[in-house]
Amino acid sequence: MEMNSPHEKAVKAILYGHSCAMTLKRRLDHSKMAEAGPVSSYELAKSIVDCFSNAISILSDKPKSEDDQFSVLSSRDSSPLPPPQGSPSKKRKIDNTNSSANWRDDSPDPIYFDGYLWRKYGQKCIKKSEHQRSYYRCSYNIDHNCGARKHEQKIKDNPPVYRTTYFGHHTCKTNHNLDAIFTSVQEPLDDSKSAQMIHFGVKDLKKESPSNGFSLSVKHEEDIIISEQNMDQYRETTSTINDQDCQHVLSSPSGSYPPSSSSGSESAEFDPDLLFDNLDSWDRYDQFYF
DNA sequence: GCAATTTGACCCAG
DNA sequence: CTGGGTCAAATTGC
Repeated sequence: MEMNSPHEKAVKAILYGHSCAMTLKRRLDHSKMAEAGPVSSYELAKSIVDCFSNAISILSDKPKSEDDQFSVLSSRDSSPLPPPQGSPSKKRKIDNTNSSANWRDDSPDPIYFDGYLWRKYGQKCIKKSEHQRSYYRCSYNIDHNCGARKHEQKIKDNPPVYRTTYFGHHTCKTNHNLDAIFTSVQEPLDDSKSAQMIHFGVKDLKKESPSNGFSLSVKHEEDIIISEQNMDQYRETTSTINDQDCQHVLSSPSGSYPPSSSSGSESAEFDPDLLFDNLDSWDRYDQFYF
């Protein structure tokens, strides 16, 4: 892999995002550190989101081999590509060609939250599968003429595997939803309990509906706990998927990762100067230690 | 009453 | 004709 290739930049972005996440985790583990340091927790969280978004953009924009057609890195799409459809009045003129399926995500659980708000618009029995497929489009489909869609279907029972396939690109404002969500992270974390968790600011976005297997359902009570255990589970999950490059990065137990022990000093790993608004300059990741 | 979901009908490519 | 994707009226939930 040549230096500074788009793919390498994407890998660096992901690794940088991981580092930000670890930094944030440590802060949240020690509530007094919640707003310590030169960069706020909100900026950290936003940086993480941006890193992953841009990495996905890079990976999904580059020409792919057949096996690399789908990425399983994440569920965020911020590629600023033109909207796929021009006139929504007529039925089904959306380009459903080969290039419209951007990536897919196989998960043992339905995806609770992937950074965007989705509205379900259909559900169908699929011939070869015993499970129904659910169809979602971006909630900002009308407001922002956003053509992003996704399908979700349970493709395996034991263990359960939910496959989410993403189509099109979000033309709604990047991080539109995440900004709202992470707003609460900025709030002072004086409560010792909340310091252990990230509270998503969207209150009861939706009620969970296990019947169809998916719903955008981040409940206030069901806080997302960032822990090493979760990271390990994620690595395990992703390690079974066929994107070898991603597997190399994500499933590596320790080799590709900086040591995640609590002994490391935060400043040694996290360089606040690397937080920047213009995320086009990925070369700045070269300054990072990896 | 409004907004989101459900579900049968409709559309269309193969 | 068939299967998959979408529409839109009906239903549900807040």
